[in-house]
Amino acid sequence: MLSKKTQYALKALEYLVAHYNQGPVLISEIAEKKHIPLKFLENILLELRHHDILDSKKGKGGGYMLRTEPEKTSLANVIRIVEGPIAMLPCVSLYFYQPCESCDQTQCRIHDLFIEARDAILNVLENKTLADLRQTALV
Amino acid sequence: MLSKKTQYALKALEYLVAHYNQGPVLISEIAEKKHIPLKFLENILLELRHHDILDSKKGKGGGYMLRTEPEKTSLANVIRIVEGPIAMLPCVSLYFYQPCESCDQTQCRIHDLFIEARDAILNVLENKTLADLRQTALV
DNA sequence: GGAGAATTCCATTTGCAAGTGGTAATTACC
DNA sequence: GGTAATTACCACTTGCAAATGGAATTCTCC
Ligand code: SF4
Ligand code: SF4
Repeated sequence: MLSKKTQYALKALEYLVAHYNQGPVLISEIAEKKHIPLKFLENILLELRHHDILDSKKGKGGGYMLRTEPEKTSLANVIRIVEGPIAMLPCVSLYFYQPCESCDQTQCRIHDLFIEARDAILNVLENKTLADLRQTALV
Repeated sequence: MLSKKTQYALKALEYLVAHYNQGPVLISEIAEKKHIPLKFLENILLELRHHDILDSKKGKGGGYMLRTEPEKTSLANVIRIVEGPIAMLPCVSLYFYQPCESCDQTQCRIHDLFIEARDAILNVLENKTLADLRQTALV
């Protein structure tokens, strides 16, 4: 399971995508509409800003907005920033690789199985972007 | 990422598969060979026994063993017991479904995306069993 | 039936994610 | 320049997973 933090991040981004190019959005507005604890959401959005996913503006009329077009940011990218590894095991992670002590990879079947699982997940998450979070128009 | 607990469980099961039909295996032996904290491993193996994955024998000559043939137990099954949900979101879990408050699934794109991710993962984990953890013979 | 070997069970500590609170810094507007 | 609105930052609390400690139970073997 993704951490709560990541789930909140995704929801917030969904909201920001829906309001893309409509000016800054208040943290409090996102928090209320998406039922996210306000102060926790502050931390999350700030982290996304530091990683250039979001941009912000202080003071009256300020708020948060996407930094680039939604198509430019993959879900995998977002999850790696907020959650960390996407792989289910440390030793099959592409960006956070870490073997367990005294690893003999040639004798470890677990490794191979979770490489498969990782590739299956990445095949989905690398190919979806924030644009895929945009809500379809009402009929 | 899978929790440490689940990672330990998988490693322990790998060891038990390798010694399938060779009589009971000591917890302490598994802990030492697989570098797992002894007391923590106790809890994990006990939980697996309560869920009929493992069997145990007390006293001298006792220990843990698989309850059935390795082919009978899928990795998905093991993970659900030790870790809980396999899906990345509560609302796309088959066995642990839980929506967030005020869910409007028709308007939520996140949901659909993670259904895809879930199916990709399950396609791997449901079709692998403990038998796939058996080490290939040395050449 | 007693001694030793092993699992089982329960209670506690530790460490980190989740969540909260308060203050500083920045900006817009009059 | 003063005031209100907003993000930014820092420090703390809470809750749960991870890990540990110790005593109870069951079994084997002599
Ligand atoms: S022993 Fe197996 S699971 Fe551990 S790091 Fe090596 S390959 Fe990965
Ligand atoms: S709002 Fe979306 S993410 Fe939340 S429970 Fe409903 S479908 Fe799932």
